[in-house]
Amino acid sequence: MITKGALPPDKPLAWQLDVLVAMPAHVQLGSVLSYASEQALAAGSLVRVPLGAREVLGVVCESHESRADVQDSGVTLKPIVAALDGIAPLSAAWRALLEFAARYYQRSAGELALAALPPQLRQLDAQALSKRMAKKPKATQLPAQAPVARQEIALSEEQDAALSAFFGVQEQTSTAKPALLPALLFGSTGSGKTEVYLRAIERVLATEPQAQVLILVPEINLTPQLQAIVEARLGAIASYVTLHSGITPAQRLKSWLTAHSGQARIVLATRMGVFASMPHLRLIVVDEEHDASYRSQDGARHSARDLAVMRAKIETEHQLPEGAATAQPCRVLLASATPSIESWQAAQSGRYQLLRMDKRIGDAKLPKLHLADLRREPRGTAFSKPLLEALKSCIARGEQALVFLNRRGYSPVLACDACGWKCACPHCSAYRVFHKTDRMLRCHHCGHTERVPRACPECGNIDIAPLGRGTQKVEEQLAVALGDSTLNILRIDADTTRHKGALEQQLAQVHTGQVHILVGTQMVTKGHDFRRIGLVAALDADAALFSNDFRAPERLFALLMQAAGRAGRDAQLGSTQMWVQSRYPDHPLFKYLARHDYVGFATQELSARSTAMLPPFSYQALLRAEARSQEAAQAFLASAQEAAQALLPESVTVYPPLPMSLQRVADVERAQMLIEGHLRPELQRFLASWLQALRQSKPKGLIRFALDVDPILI
DNA sequence: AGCACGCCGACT
DNA sequence: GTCGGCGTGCTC
Repeated sequence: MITKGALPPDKPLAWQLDVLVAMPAHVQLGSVLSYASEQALAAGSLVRVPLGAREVLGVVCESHESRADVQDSGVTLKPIVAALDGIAPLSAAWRALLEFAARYYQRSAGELALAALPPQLRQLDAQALSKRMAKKPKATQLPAQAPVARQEIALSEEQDAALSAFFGVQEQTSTAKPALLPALLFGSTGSGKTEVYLRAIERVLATEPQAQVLILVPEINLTPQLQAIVEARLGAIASYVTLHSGITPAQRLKSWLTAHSGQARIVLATRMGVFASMPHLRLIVVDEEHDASYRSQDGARHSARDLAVMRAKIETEHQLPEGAATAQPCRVLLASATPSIESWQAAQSGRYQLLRMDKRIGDAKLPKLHLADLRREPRGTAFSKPLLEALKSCIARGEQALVFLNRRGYSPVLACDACGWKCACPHCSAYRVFHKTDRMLRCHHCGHTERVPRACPECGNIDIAPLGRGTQKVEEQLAVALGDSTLNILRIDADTTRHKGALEQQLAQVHTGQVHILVGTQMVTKGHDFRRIGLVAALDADAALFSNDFRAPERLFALLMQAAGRAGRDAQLGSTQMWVQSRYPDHPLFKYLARHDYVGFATQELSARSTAMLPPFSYQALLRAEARSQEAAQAFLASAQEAAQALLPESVTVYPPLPMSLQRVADVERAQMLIEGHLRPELQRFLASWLQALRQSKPKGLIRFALDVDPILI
């Protein structure tokens, strides 16, 4: 081992710093590396350190005094490059959260910690930082005028009860360790959940001059309205920032630093916000807690909702030991009209506090469910006769209609009538979707795009026909089916909202009332406050009814309930309607939907899951493998299964490897294997030792493997 | 994960 | 003759 750079004789590198760096768990070395330093640094301090050929950001986890700069192992410690002392160390609670997340999701702590910091911070070198700090002194941009006295709208009895119950829990437990439960605010659409949590936030901000609040939402971009409400209501009380992937890297760094310094007291964020550094965090609100977007799908897979619950617990534990008299706990509030089955079960068993609001504010009524039986229509019918009639009379009444279909593009597959050719993607086991607007075949999985062939590439036949339909085709066919070409039909989906500001502009069009029918993917069902929609129609609900994913009914039910909630948000409208087209109108799910009966649905789901020992009555993990060939992917999983036998506790079962339902994406073959256990600690221990064994060697031919703990898509 | 080092095909 | 493909190997 050769020492790089002589040690300065006058400044002895008398300290050894253990530093977290971004290294994945599969490297033998681990993600805590030791460096030499002139001085000790507090845990949580940010440092720049040499790592191989590059220089990276690291987080100090410990400093020890050391006589020698050479460890027992004979490794020569490199000195740190710089300490970013303009930035306060990350709090102990923050570090504990990342430690927990790394352990729970079986990732390295360094990888997770560094991924949780804004990308721009990781690139910041010492000079850039000092420059940044130099120009920093700028007063907070709090509005100069006193907070506008809000017209005090009285809370409903239910809202009031929910709010006092939420804050009341702590007073009841007078013992040294207050048992603060996470709260599940379960309120039907229109019951005024948002108002309840806004009040809760105001109250928390008022109790302590420094208190900070974190609001998590599924997708900020999709709900500009919520952002406006938060800005108008809370922005007047305290400075707030947003944190999501839609803002520029520079803004993101700025927001992060403002939250980290305590200056921003409100952070409105998407799932990445759960790791925001907030030294005085006292409340976390998770809005639409059932939403699948809280589950990160890329990189370190974790559930921001679950971590929010854990974070509140950790923050509280770190607050309370010192000066328990003044210390404030960190609360967490999960809100939904259709809670995840897991959260509902937690509330039923008493692990969460249930705050229930059943009544709709004002006189707004829930829409009446109409099921259109597609078996009575010719095969391939897009719009059943009764739905068309209902749409006509809805428009005749001067109301708007919302039609949604969870598939964008014109048609999901093109096929040749003569030889049976279909427009498969050459790189994926999927068809490319026909987009009529630009006459392209686009693969929604790998992005491969090609012009539509003039004739069948196999047999030369000119008649290649679009099969099935997407939102583009619905848009085109609606006017024809309704026999009125003067209708103003607007389509909103990922294709029409690609450009910045497009969604807002399109929503504004809907709000002015010039649009008769709004066609869209499930994107339009999320949280928008449409005032004049009298009819909502789901064109095709059947795919989810018989999915092999046990969570599909739960997602469908939530989606349809949420869609129904888009109708009748204005009491002016008389009776509103929800239409669902199905070939299985007798399916029990629709029975609950017709009664707007989440509780009935959840009770039935829970009992089914209990019988089948599915989550939340058991815990799952998926081991996924990717390779150039399906055989190689499965061979790896088979060997992993073999390796598991020696480590397997009785409570854990490993199922045989299977190809993933989307077997090939971008020329990569994928396979997976399910692991199930009914004792979480035993499952966790098994996974940790199993992965350690698997990481020793990755066979040739395998591209990568990853473990997904608590997967939500099977 | 990055990033370097290292050994074999189509271009100035 | 060089630019560049990605295979293996290391990072305190």
